[in-house]
Amino acid sequence: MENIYWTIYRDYADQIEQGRLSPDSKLPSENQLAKRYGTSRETVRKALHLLSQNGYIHKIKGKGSFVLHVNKFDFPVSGLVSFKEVATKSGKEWNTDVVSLETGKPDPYVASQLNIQGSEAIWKVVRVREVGGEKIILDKDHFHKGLIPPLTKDICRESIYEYLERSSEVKISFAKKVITIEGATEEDERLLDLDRYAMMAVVRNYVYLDDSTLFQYTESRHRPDKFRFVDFARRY
Amino acid sequence: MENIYWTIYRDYADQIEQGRLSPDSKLPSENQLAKRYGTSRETVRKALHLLSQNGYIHKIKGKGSFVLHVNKFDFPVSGLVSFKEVATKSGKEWNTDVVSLETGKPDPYVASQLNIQGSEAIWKVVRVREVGGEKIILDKDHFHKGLIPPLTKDICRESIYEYLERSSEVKISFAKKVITIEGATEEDERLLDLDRYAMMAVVRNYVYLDDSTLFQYTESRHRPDKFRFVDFARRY
DNA sequence: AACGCAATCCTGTATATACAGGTTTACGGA
DNA sequence: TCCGTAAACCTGTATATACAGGATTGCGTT
Repeated sequence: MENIYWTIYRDYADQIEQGRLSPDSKLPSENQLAKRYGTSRETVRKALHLLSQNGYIHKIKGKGSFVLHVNKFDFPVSGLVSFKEVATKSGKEWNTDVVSLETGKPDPYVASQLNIQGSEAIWKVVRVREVGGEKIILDKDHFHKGLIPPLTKDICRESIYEYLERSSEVKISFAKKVITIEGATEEDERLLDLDRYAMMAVVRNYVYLDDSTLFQYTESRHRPDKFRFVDFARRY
Repeated sequence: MENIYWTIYRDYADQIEQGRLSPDSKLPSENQLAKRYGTSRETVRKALHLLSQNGYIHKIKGKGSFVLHVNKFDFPVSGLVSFKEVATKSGKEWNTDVVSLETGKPDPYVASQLNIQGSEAIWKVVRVREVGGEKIILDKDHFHKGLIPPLTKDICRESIYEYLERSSEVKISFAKKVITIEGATEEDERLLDLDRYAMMAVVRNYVYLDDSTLFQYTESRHRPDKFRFVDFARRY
């Protein structure tokens, strides 16, 4: 909250997400906002640019900034946010079951994904995500052990992201997601309520720290009928 | 190419995509770039910010800007670019078969997706995308007829995007993609080489113009084994 | 040789100003 | 009343300046 442009961004992002600003309504002009927040126009523009990039508003030259039609449950659109945040916003009942939490040596595949030597220790967390009473998502997290504070089952049941953000030793900077569709494994069938589904939506998530070192590799396996991914992109 | 920050952005985006700048290498400092391009530091910062947002570089406070490890075939990451651009970059042989091109009234589902009255005319294009000799993608495009110049089969075989961008009557501004996994339809089986696959990766693409009117709705149906979607996201 | 501190270079944030060009409003002449 | 033009307001781009704070370099003292 220290940065001016960030508080302006959060102000309007929150208002739009909560529906307190209706779609198509017009935001105050940049000059008006600058006066209202007691800052300069350039700072306001920084905040509006962020809102625009993230699909909250649309700016039209000569006219102003307008709230986009936003499906609340689509948020975050292609973001970095955790399962807990998304599940909480959706309003459905959800639950996380920590299947296993251990440290050890990575198998060769994970070691290659994490760009590390096979001798370095990692945290390995397996979690089952339950939504509406059905076990739908299987998350397999792998963390560089040396880079993060120690994990417990309780933390994994809540949100590892929140924990890491709070224990400000690590700063998450960016992430790359690769979505593919693959056959269900024996593990998927054992741990999830798969019904008759034979394929899974697989999201491989590569998370990087502020110094651009890869510190987390996650495989998130979703039952296909419950999978939905939203992406917002802008042409400059 | 008129905007200074845009030329700087393109300069470095191209260099990185083509591998002429190797990963982890350091870009010149903002002040150096400002001198080199004969512009101000703020303008350089605009270009670097764009590069950062789109996953080309990573900036570290006090150190500089560094080229990220980028898989050439992952580009564009969550972009708006057309099949032709992606297929051409991948280097594989590709082909587009225009199954049908017609104007008419939309069916109720498409009308609701396009936010229009059932009485307004639309263009309807169905295309099969062939990659490596296999029919893999089924694209069903729907355009507001009144908003775009007339289409021909030749244009559809190449790139509708390129055509629309050149015939500068319309300006594409942003797009929303929704990815889901659904059962294959009789139409999928008839038009594509589905092998044994019973499910499809479905990308619904909503494309908006500069004045934020929705003018295109596209359903892109991919054979699951060939589907791959990459997303890059940044924590601010 | 080792340590500590200052100088220097780097990016991040904020402010003020200027002009271009799109959009709307209002006024005045026909 | 109608039309056109000018004024006012809007966002887009570009420049110059200032200071905070992280990272690095190098010098000088111990």
